[in-house]
Amino acid sequence: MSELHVHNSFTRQKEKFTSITPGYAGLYVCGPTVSGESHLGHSRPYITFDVVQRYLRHLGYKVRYVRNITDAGHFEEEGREAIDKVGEKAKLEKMEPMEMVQKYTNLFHHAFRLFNCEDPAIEPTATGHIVEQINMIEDIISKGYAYEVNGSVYFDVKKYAASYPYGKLSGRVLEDQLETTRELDGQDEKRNKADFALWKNAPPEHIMRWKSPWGEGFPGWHIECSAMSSKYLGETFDIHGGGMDLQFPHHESEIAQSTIAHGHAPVNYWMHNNMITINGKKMGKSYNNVIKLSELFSGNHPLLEQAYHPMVVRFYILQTHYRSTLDFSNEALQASERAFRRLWEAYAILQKLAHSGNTDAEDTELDQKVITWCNECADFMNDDLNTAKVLANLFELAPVINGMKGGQVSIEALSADTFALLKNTFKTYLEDILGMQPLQAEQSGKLDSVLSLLIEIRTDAKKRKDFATSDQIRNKLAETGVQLKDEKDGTVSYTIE
RNA sequence: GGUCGGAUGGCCGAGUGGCUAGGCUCAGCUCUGCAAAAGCUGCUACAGCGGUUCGAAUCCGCUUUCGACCUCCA
Repeated sequence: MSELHVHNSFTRQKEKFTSITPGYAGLYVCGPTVSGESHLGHSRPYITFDVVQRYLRHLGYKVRYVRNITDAGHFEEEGREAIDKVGEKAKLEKMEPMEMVQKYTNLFHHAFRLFNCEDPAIEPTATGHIVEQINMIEDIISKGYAYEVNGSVYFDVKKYAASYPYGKLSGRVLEDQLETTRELDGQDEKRNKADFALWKNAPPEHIMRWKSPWGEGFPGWHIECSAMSSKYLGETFDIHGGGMDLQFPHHESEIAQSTIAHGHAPVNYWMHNNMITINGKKMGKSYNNVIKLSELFSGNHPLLEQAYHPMVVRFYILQTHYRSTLDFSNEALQASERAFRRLWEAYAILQKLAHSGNTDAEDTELDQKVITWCNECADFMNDDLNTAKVLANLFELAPVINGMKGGQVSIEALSADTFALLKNTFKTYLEDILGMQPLQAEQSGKLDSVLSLLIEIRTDAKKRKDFATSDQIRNKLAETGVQLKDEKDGTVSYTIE
């Protein structure tokens, strides 16, 4: 595939991607609700769409990536509700929503920078767009598709479904929704059970509240994304992303609201990532099986055998296609860690290799294979972002690179052009598009010189065949996490864990 | 209950009607003072039962089984 195709959840088909404005792409991704700490499951969408965003830019699009922060609504923080149940509490004893929102927003940003996810161009907050949300609700009411009851406003789904394909995105049948027996908040106020809130009246004790034409209240969950995406990306934009679990009701509701407000569907391509599971079950708050990111990075969780570096997690996620479920296990993460170390080491070696400039390949068969492996990466990305296949090809190339270092393969086996292509492919795909970084930061010069000294002493010992001393140095260093390697050419290299 | 999606080798995971990804593990070999790393070689799977086809893991049907959504959820 020479052009980007993506799986559109709305049509359930792979479609060629064509942006609305040539050269520009608008991407909206549902961001975090900052009432708690992010967990492993959350890493999937933000890493997935970070790659989407990077790839679009690689293709030459100027991308506006918008990802919201949900900081309004009916909040709880680990059992602490955003409702002051005891009215007499002193100010500092009460939960201050802004304090909680700030705390978890900071944690979120910190974690995803460790994942090397690029910051969105715009990261709008729901509380910062109350006016836009109210305007949109008024618009929907004026068009006759929403109604007010006791200070709350609901969207009239039944009326909408009469003229529009409600349920298409999530494969839902309205009749089923109307018959649901669930007891939901505000159910008796709604004309139909399938109706959803655009605005909720705030009871007196509710802390988060804003003035509106319908009294004091707070916005419904779905309206923020519609209001903010249209504000920053336009009434119709290119790609809307998020987890599969948001298809219904969140995204379905977004489509309905925006369709009424703007007269047409809001999004051209809906993309949904699949879930991360643990023991076969979705990792989620309500299942009580989450591993928080801070726990994952520190290894401090009963289910974790060790700490996992953010890059290992990123690699592990990208080794699987984004629309497949991905099951967590220590074994899988550990396999990813080894694999990633090996791949990155090959990349590091490649950067140090230099080609003589020969225009002819000494091994045309290998040369051709390398060209194919490199060029296929673009096809794989274009085929609905098949990062798993891209990585597979990079792994095909790793033995070629390692062989060049080990002497099993001549660098001139490849033509100068192919060698340049090889270098460029690794840089472009591994670093720029998949967004991978080395596991350890650059070492300090001081550590470097200390190790050089030890290596020198050890080399002397080896010359005298004093293997007891040389092995002692190597073993003691290994205990502290520094692995010495005697290279073929007599030099010594090291890696630090 | 309704809707949808899976079931791939020891493990994780791509994938397509025929040319049998990739990673990790494991075994053997090469290199090496010994290691480590690296290279080479080996391990050949697609839940079950039918059907379509010259040919199916890949298409169709049924069965078993797991999961997601239907409520806040990435």
